[in-house]
Amino acid sequence: MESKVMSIGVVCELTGLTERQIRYYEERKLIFPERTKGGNRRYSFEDVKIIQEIHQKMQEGFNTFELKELNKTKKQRCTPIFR
Amino acid sequence: MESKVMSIGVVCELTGLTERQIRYYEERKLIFPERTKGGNRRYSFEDVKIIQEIHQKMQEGFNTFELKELNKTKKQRCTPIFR
DNA sequence: CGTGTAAGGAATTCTGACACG
DNA sequence: CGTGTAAGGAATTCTGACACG
Repeated sequence: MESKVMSIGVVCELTGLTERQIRYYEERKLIFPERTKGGNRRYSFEDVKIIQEIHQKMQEGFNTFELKELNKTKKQRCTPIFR
Repeated sequence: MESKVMSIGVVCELTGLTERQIRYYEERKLIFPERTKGGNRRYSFEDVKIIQEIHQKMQEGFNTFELKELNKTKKQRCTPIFR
């Protein structure tokens, strides 16, 4: 399920993180929730998974900038094959 | 996914129904959303599916009482084998 | 850098009731 | 019976800022 259906409160429950942490990951461009017409965030289960991975990596010592770099190289690993 | 994560607003979007209709199905004991500590309803994707089936049946002429009966017989069809 | 918090406001949801039919 | 609606309140979420370090 990739549909963005969860409010931030539900994501907090599922991940055990605070709203502050989850919004910060978004500020650092690590996650991209949708918005309702009123401006409320909506997350998917995929987002929840990513958030947990981010938190895991940060506990291992990575900072948000490094995690963004990791995402880039992850994407690159998939494309060079065709070059 | 059976986890109850969606607010009623999201369910409205997914089903095209109104909050009034969805709450009424609950009043008639056809769906059973969870509640947050604050009292807000939380629905699962399974609930959404059931809601759509209910609406479908009602457009075919069934009323909520009959739909409740249908659910009973549906459950009964699965158990008599062991009697 | 990553997170906590108090502040004020806005979006969302809740219940019980009246209405129509 | 099934649904619309206005009413008032409560829960939820939002942003921008200050703080610590």
